[in-house]
Amino acid sequence: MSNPGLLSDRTREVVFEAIRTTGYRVNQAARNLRMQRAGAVLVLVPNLGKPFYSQILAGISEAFAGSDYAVLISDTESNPLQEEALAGYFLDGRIDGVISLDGGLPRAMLDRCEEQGVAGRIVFLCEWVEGANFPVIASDNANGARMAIQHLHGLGHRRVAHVTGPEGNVLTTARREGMLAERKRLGLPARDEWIIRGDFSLESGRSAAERILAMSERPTAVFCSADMVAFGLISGLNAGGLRVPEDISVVGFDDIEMSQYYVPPLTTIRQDRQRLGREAANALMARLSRGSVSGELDLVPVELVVRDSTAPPA
Amino acid sequence: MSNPGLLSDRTREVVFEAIRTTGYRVNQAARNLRMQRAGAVLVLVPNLGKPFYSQILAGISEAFAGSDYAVLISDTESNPLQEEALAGYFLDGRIDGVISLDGGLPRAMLDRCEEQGVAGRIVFLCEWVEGANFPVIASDNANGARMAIQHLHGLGHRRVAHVTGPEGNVLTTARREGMLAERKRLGLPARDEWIIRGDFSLESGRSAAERILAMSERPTAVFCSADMVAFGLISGLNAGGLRVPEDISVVGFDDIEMSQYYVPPLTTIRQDRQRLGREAANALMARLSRGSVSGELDLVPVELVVRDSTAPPA
DNA sequence: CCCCAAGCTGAAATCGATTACATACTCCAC
DNA sequence: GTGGAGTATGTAATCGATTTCAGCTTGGGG
Repeated sequence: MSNPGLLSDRTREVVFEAIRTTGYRVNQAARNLRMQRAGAVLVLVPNLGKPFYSQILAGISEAFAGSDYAVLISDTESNPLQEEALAGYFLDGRIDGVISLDGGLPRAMLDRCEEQGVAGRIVFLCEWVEGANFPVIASDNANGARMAIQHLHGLGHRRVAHVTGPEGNVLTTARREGMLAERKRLGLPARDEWIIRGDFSLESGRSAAERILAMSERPTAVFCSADMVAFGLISGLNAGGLRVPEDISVVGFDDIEMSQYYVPPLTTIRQDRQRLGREAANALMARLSRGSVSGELDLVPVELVVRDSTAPPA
Repeated sequence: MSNPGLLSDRTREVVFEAIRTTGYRVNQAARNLRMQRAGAVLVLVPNLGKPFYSQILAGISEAFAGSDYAVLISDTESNPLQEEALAGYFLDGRIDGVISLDGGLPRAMLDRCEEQGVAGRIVFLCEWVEGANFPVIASDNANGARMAIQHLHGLGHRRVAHVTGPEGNVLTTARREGMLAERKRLGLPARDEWIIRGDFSLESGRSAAERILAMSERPTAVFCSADMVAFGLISGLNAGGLRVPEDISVVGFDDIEMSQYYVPPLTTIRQDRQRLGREAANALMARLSRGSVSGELDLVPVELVVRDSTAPPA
């Protein structure tokens, strides 16, 4: 059965017939034990509650559906891992590989994996850990930021603000630096207060709105580090009497499904979440079977989606 | 090790010390093989992309975190199961139990499980299959609908419309019947066109808006079968020149996180998603360990959350 | 002094698939 | 008739934990 090609046609038929009549099924636990594998991969998600991740997970599950790997999903926010836990899962024979959407894993956790020789079975998706040498599949964040600023500049905006992600997050850096570089390149004015600290959440968008409403010199456009931030921001600006896009333009990042149904529909940078998930899954499977070693970076292109939350400044 | 109480204190200490120094870890595949279990439960989600499910999953994962069950998640929309697949997973020793959030599983699939004697390891969550005898953990949908109508009635609305879920879905029925019963009880007028077929999606909310805009006798309030529908509806009403809540009030169902940040913040019926997930997980674990058999129904209370999308009629 | 319980040690079977190897048998070519 | 593919069949070891059983040592009570 493990190698049907070895048998003659007649015997193979007999075997299959026997399988059919007896209702034989391969027992996974036995196979896994003998083959020294777990038959499962673990996906680490920072927060399952964020709609951004759901489609990525769908892409991952889909890619693994044909394989004989089961997909385990763990929310690192609601169920944080102990430092030794990840390497432990490998050692226990619970998992064969990991896709981490969480770039905030402690270094010590990864070092443990390194020590135990399982570091080669980990890939990062969307986020990554600075300085650690793992394969990364991620969107072209810097380019996305660039496209957002170019779009606003093209509409005539000069005073452009940015609501960042949480400090210490690699995406925060990539998007902020991309934004700053492009603003400089285009010769747009810069003010410190126009860079507003956020954390990818609705709530942080809301409080960014309050900051903006209180400014003496308000920006005419805001580039948000995530769609959720943009929603919170628009909601807060509305509460403060500012209309989007008439009084102020807003650009998001991600293009989650809600974005086209928000009021107003959101101009944003689309990440191809399905593809991100798929590529990460394939990269991990390749590593697990071929045992490749290089820690390459796979940049997935992003796309500007223009909707109604941006307009020329008043 | 499997029963430390049998040993004397001294010996137990020696054993633990040996475990520590040798770095011994229990191999899961071996344990699972010997104990004839899979060490995993499967969660069937209709669509991982819907934000409604994410927090439920978080609740489930959390509840299983302490146990030695791994949580597998499968999206039944993007990866539909073959009819024999579910029973097959049990037979293969891949899973010990199932939590299904999908009430649309084919009867034949469940019959297969019945035949194989694994039906007792399945619980339904939120949705269920009409007529099949499985334990169900669900929100009190009928009561939620009742509360929504009462709220609108209390504001002075009489012409109340409803955007349903997809035909054939048990939640659609529960919420629609609850709505109809309460409308009747309060003596509110009824028109066929005020019951608009939807499918829980943003898109269906949008097209419901078009229907409403075209009506000669428009409702002054709409009760939507899901928050996502409400968002699509509001977005569509806005596009057609109607303002919410000034011209028309809207109530949702679910209270997903976005609801409090929408424009306007949405009045809705809150489902306690964390708790739903937790209770389902506990119910399944109880069945797996104690092997209980009854197919009881566990109704989780819902709550009216009043925000800004509802107001007295003009 | 014997017996028994409590505790310990050691050996073995079991779960079910994979893998290897040794032994046959058939058929054909030389 | 012998050698060698090509194919079949049978036996056994292995993965690592669980579980059972038999036999051993103690110490204390009768």
